[in-house]
Amino acid sequence: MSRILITSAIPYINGIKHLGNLVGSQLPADLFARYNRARGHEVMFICATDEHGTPAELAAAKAGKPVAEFCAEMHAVQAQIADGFRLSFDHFGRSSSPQNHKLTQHFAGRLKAAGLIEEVSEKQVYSNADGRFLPDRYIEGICPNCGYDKARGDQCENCTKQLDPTDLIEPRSAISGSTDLEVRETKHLYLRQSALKDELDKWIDTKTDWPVLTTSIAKKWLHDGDGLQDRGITRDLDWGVPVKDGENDWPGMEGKVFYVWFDAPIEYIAATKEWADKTGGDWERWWRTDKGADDVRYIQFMGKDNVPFHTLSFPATIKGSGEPWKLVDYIKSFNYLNYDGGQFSTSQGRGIFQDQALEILPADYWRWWLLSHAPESNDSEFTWENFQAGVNKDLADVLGNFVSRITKFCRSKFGEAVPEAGDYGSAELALIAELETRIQAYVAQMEAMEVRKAATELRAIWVAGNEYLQSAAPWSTFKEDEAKAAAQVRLGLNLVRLYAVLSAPFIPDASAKMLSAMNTLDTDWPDDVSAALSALSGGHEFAVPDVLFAKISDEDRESWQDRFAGTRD
RNA sequence: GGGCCUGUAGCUCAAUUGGUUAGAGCAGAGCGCUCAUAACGCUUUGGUUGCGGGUUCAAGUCCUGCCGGGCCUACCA
Repeated sequence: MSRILITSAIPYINGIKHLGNLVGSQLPADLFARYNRARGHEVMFICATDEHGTPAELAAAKAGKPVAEFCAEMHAVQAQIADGFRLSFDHFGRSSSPQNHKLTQHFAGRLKAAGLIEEVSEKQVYSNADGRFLPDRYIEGICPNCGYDKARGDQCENCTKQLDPTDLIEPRSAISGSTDLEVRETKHLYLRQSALKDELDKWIDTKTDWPVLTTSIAKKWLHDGDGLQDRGITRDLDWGVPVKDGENDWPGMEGKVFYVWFDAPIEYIAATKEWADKTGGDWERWWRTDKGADDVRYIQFMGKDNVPFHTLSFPATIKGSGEPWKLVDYIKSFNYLNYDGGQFSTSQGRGIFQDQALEILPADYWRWWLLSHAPESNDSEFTWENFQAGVNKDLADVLGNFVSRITKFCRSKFGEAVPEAGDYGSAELALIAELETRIQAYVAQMEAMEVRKAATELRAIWVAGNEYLQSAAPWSTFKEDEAKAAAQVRLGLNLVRLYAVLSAPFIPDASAKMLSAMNTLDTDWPDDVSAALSALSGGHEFAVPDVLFAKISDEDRESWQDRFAGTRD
């Protein structure tokens, strides 16, 4: 048994996330957490909401609520949705927690003491009407290059030219439209990532087993142009972690907060402390290598947009602190899931949102399809036809129907108890041998976090049950040799339990239903397949379950296609 | 503009990292079965691996040039 720390990239608080967010981090992380628990490892699975920053303030203002209240409500909504998808976090924290405030300030203090913080005076655009400094992309105006009138302060979307806000003609606030803007001097803290460049570079070089997607993004940032740049870690906002030097005030930084990308990853640690404060557990044995975390394996899951922060900024924070914090061992990153030929988009309301998905179908349908199509090597594509076909075939026909046919056949010939006559013969031994090979392959893919390949192996394991039933044909055997048919059915019923155990990381609800129907609490991993297929012995009572997976009809598919064709609201 | 990823059967994806005749699932066709959610099983039709050059005994894989798709580009998070 080993200890495994798993974190999923923390979703931003601003609104309900779409399915792309789910498949890019939380869902595969949950798959891996459930798998490792099933293998008997001690797992700490952490996620949280990322609550600070300008968009949260604006969304709260739009909703007419104080930002703290807005975030608390949205956190509850996201927690409920996560629960709906059966995400098995040990703790779902909040980056606005007091624990994170304290820890973020602590790290800042350590980095300052190590000489890794620089104070920089810079000029930024201030909007008098909005009463705030504006991030570059919240300033709009006419592009000096192409004349497009909705160019943003960081880039013109029309001609893709990189811009400075001061380049814009007739600049205005994207928030209020006000043109009452001025350039003000303001002081900010920069994390001197450049001073840690060589150390980070060497560290990344040792990670030869990481996905190319992860290391190539890190390398790009390390080597592009002048190399890794220092990064501003503070903002002129009200909502966030107040800038402090550990416990002490930071002269000259009054009224400023840390930038979300400084405090958000620290929340992984703080959320574990939130968990500890709630449960009385020990968080330091997961995070402090001087307090037991040296034998922890730490794995992060995230979409590709988050890679620079996790490969560079956060490690810079950890390393720069000079304290023995646990560093990530493996970063599993994902590409994007597209929706019918374009991107899912939270801001544009395009695609299927998590709450809507749960309204129309149970979690397992989404979990199975999304995981078996996880965008690992490339961006992948959601289409309703694909979704319908995949779910109907894999879940309803292959797995669901298998459970249905064996339990119903047994009920009609032997009643609702495992028949005890007969012994397993050569056909059964052959199946056991095949399953041993396939389960080994499944385990190998799960250990390697090859999500799609693991799904393929699992499906092949389900198919093996149908193949066996077809060739054993207990409905024929029964007419000549009742004892032989009994043994065949007994094996089939044991397969249901085996499938429940193996499939639980992907489809936990169906797995629970299968176990419940088989009237067993035995969820031991089938290290010994032969023994596992004798777990339910003669006389053990069971119940024929309801249909595990109803099929998606063409009418359903078409109506959902229509409903989700446009944008939300 | 720069960097990275990518293009394989109608669709979604593989291919042990340069090694026999490029494989699966779905969809299509045929046969079988009747326990089952008209479900299952078996067989089978589909590919000049985007296009052109090159290296090599050997290229889907490496190099190069085109063409297409995607992401990132540091103040969205």
